[in-house]
Amino acid sequence: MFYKSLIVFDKKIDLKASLFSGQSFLWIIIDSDGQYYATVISDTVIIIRQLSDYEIEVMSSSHSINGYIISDFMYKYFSVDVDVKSILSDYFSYRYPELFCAIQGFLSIKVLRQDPYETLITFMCAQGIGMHLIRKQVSMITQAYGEKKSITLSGKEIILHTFPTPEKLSAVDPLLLSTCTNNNRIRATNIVLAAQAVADGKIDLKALANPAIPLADLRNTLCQNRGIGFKIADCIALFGLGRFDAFPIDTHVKQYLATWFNSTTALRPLTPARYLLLDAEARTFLNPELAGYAGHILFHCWRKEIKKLQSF
DNA sequence: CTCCAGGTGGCGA
DNA sequence: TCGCCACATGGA
Repeated sequence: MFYKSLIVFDKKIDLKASLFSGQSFLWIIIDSDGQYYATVISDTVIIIRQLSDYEIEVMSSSHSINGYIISDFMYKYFSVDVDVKSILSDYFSYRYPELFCAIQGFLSIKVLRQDPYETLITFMCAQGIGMHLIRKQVSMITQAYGEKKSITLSGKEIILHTFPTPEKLSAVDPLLLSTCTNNNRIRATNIVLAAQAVADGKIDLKALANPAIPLADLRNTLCQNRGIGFKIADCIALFGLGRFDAFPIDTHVKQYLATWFNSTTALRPLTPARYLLLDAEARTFLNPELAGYAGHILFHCWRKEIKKLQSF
């Protein structure tokens, strides 16, 4: 039933941290040891396990995804092509030696190249609430409106759900959907509108994936939609459109910019104007081409080492 | 009980 | 433009 393959990377990856750090809520832990993770990508069920720092084992219900063979897809999905060493320049290690030391343990986290549409919807669920509730919302949306997939591993049956298509979500009554969005009707309405826009082609994610589009233009285009501000737009760009230059600024990033980089701007309330100011500030000490990738590393170092948060 | 969590949009000054 | 508030829930 499953196609099994061993995938060897030339760059170290931390599977669990990567899968659960990049807003990739559709990955779930399916065994008590926390070794196997499962999801559905484009109708293909994926089960994955880390064998070593450089190897993963993949079991999939199809030998390919979107025309790519599994190993090629995974290589791209985990952005193994990105050289993490180039993310933080020599200047950075010289300027912030203690911080550079602290983030060493987080360099094996990968920013995934996830599906743009799924990223768009899931990040619309992430507004001013905890990670636990965000995951819950996405999980409920897939269970209520996604396609059911059943798999068997070691004799145990596991139920997974695909992410509902734009067409499916756009036809849902917002009041009904709000039971999946923390009872927030505004958010539910915005999600339905966004799904409609994707279905109609008003949001053309294929076109927006063009890397030649300036980041500011991309952000402004995404912000035309209700429920998407600068932060969510940057998240869609970073995690869904492979724009590693996009630097989302949330409450945690704001905190570490103030503490680690002495930004006085970050001490004040985050208005749109200050968002852009902080964005520009960050690019003075991070490689602008990979600012978002670096930000993701710093983000998780801040949460784990300073805030002592358990969940990814 | 209060505060905060991967924010956004409406409002008045 | 800026500050304040509603939106909503749950964990610390």
